[in-house]
Amino acid sequence: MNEKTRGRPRQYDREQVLASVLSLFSEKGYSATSLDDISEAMNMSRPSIYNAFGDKESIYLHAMDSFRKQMRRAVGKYLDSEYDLETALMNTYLSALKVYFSSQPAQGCFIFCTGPAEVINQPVIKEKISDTLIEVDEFFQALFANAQEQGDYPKNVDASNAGKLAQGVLHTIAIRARAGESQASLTRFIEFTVPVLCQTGSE
Amino acid sequence: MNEKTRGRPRQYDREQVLASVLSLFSEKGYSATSLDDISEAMNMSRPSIYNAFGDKESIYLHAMDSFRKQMRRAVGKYLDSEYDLETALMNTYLSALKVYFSSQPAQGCFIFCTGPAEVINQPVIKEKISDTLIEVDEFFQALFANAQEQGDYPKNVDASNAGKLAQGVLHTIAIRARAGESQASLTRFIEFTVPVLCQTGSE
DNA sequence: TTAATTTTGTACCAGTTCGTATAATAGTAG
DNA sequence: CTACTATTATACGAACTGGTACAAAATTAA
Repeated sequence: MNEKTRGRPRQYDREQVLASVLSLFSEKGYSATSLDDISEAMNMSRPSIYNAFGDKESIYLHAMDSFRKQMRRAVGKYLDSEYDLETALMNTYLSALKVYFSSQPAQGCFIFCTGPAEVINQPVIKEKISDTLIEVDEFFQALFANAQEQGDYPKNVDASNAGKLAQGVLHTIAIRARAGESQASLTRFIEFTVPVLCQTGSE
Repeated sequence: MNEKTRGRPRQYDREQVLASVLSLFSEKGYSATSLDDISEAMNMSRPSIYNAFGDKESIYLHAMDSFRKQMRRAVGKYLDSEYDLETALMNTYLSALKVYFSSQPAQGCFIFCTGPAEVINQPVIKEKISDTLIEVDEFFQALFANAQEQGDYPKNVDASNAGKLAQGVLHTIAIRARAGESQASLTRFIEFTVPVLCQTGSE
């Protein structure tokens, strides 16, 4: 890459401006964010933005992809079988919490806190959220399936629904973080929850 | 009530127009809904709306209250101790699903699907969501505490966190419904989940 | 140099936004 | 019938909305 191309060289860094607009959308949501806001956050003129990322909806979709990539980088490693189920779940949730609280005030999950509002009238966003749900379900399902193979989780339990419940925990801590619950309180919550998910509860 | 008052009589029914605007906000979210939309849905002129419910944010808050009332009517009865824990949870989730799928396409939970997007820049909405979280947590916590008194749930388990997890299930089915998952699939999910929550899982 | 190519900056558009000033309307009180 | 009161309808305005036409700028290719 970095081959010399014809034409005026672009002055922006793609990853960098995507991070800016992700942060902006995460704060204000899709509809409350104007192209002027975006232009200012990206430090790019509106025609440049349109040329680079398309219209507003398309920019939002790019931000969603960017956020998903960030989360994959944060928790992808816990799929490796060196972690037992309880550790993998715990680390996944703690990593998510770190992202959800990475700005002040905490903004929770960009996708599941700002996306659902737009779903009914924006089929493309609905599709992307649905796609995200599936990917995350599969991530957690794989955790439970791996544990089943290693005798770490009962084989007669439906790993698919167990994975869905595990993602549900992610949804609730995302909403709660954004609504103002403290990181400490949510950490205690997942410390309670992980053993329940693993069927190693206190009894 | 219905006492004769001075002045021109109002032509609208408060409950009815609140139901209309709730449905509208639920579809489009807060920011994407304009006062013109609201005016049309309520069949009221803008000054009348302003006089009756205040500004846009205030209308949204009224809609949130209206939705909470609706949910209380739907599930409040399951607090009565005639239901055992598993039945109470199951009925609560089934009733919620009914609300979440009451329009086509399914819109999920009005509060938790459209509210979080606005939270960062609208402190009053944040406060209302936080308040809702607390009320629902207390509802579920009471379910577990009642079960503990009746020997239906282990007494050494933290009923408060159990209640939070139970509300988490509500959050995830709300998001999933709005993202397009079917009512049948979500029903299967809660059939899996309720025994896990009750610690009566398949092992 | 000259042409080709790509990005950037200025300026603009028509439509929409939320909110309100003003006046008409429809009832009650005396 | 006249005053009083509350609701409704019309109309407006200043700011903002998403998107784009157009020309200037900055680079490479020949």
